Amino acid sequence: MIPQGAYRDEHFIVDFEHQRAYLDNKAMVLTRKEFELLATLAGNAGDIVPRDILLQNIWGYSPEIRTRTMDVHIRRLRKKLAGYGESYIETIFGVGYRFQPYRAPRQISSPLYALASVA
Amino acid sequence: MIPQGAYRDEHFIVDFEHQRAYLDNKAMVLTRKEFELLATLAGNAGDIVPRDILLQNIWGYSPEIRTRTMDVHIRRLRKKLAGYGESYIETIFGVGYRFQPYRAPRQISSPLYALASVA
DNA sequence: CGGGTTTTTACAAGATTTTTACAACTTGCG
DNA sequence: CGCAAGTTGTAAAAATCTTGTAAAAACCCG
Repeated sequence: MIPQGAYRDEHFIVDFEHQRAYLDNKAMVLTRKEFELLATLAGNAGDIVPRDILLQNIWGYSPEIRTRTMDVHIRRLRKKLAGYGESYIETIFGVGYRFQPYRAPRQISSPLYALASVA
Repeated sequence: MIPQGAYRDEHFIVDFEHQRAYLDNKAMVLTRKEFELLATLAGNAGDIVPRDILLQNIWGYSPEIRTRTMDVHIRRLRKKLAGYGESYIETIFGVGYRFQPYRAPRQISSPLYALASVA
């Protein structure tokens, strides 16, 4: 589930091997569960990871167990990913979560184009 | 595990070969176990050394043995490293300990370097 | 023996994780 | 639309787990 090597984008790095993550080149302080969760999501960046799977893989819970612990962990991660938090960890309602690689704000070449999307 | 040669920073020196350590140029008085522990940590300065590994390498204990003896030794070392004690030996909760060289650039200076070895 | 060293014991303190209780949000349907 | 059922978000408390510590006991080894 958690791949070898590393995940990396413009602001965020996960070094799976050394169990560390960096945000804008600063080491994040993460607990074990926080790291596992973040690493699992980032390791599957772009793909939805279902709640069932996360609960099974990280907590060893079977799907019928009712708990909010994962949501609490997600919240703490979003907090620690400050600023980018909302855009990195996306909620897929009724399914799970998806880690979205950072996308640089695109330079808009034509002001008309920008206006078009607002209108 | 304990390397040849010496560890050295601005205040602290470990001479692995002669099994001696110096704090601000004064020879420390260390028992054998204390030296082994300190040398192991300093010899891996900057890296986390897991409790399991320390227990195995220094005490020959397997991971499931429950004992506080290592914690007691850590405490004595911190005491003897007076003043610098807290900053030298860092606790990594749930994992182990890490010896941080004096005034080392906070954490890992370049995550990119760390990743190079992974890539 | 005897004195230093090491380990155990028994809690205290601290950190992490989970639960609880409820608020806020999404979605489907009449 | 408007609402009900189900899902996710959140703060705070509780539970659990890990580490720190003092003191005493056990262990060595001359």
